[in-house]
Amino acid sequence: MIAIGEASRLSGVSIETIRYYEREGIIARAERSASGRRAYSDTEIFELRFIKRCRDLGFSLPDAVALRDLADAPNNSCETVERLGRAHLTEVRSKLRELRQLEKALSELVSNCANGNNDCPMLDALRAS
Amino acid sequence: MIAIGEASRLSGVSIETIRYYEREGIIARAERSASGRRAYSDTEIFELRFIKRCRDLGFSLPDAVALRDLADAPNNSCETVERLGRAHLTEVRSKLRELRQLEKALSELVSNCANGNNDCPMLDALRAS
DNA sequence: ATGCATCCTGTAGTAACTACAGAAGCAAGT
DNA sequence: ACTTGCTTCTGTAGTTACTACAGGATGCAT
Repeated sequence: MIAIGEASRLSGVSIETIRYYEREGIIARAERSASGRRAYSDTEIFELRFIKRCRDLGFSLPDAVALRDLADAPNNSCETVERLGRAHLTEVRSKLRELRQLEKALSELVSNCANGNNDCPMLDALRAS
Repeated sequence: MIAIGEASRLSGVSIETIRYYEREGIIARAERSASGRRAYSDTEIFELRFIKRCRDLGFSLPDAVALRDLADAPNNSCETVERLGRAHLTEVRSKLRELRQLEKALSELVSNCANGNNDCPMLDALRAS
């Protein structure tokens, strides 16, 4: 059995976050030692890592939970997984488009600054009606 | 004088958000009518729009406030504005890099799904140690 | 016995809003 | 005058996914 600090190191999920997941019912309540300390099995470390990987890919916590449940389901759940993945990909691409436009607008604004004149082109742009 | 609903329409900032800005001291407390309703002048609409524009460019609220203060300052503040702009641009570009990687990883994962076989490549990838 | 690291629970804070509830005001039509 | 319906008011709580304590208990090595 593994204590929470080691579980954190093994899974990459911070101690506070592991406790938070337990509080919120994202993961099951961990076993406790005689003195009340949490104890984790390999399976639970695995689960934490799975959730971590989903989160790193930008899935929301509810999505991560859904994926974990699908991964645990005995039946074939590939279609649902694909649907979740594609939906998320759509979101990511839309965010990407936004961010690209933003980068363009900002870099234009800032590049105009490099002329050391008296008025500020960037402030003017922000002021513009 | 303009009521809050009209101010919202003119500035693109929602009513609740305008009240929130006032509560938080982002903008000055608006004048009140005899019956206690907020009343806005053109200048205040302008200010709301300025802040809205900053927010749309992804500046934080504190940054937006700083930019507004710089815009109101009589002295030439172009350098400070440029510094804020460049710092923000750096953040945006770093976020953009992250999101591009994410898009790549996700689209690879999802594209593997299109083979209609029995096991799920995406779940396998999420499971992978 | 003494440190020191680790752990516990419980609470509050983060960013920037958003969403009510419950009451009051305003404007138009009858 | 009265009703209907829209707008506004204050105040509070909820959102996402954590993070950061405070104050105290436990475990382990010296």
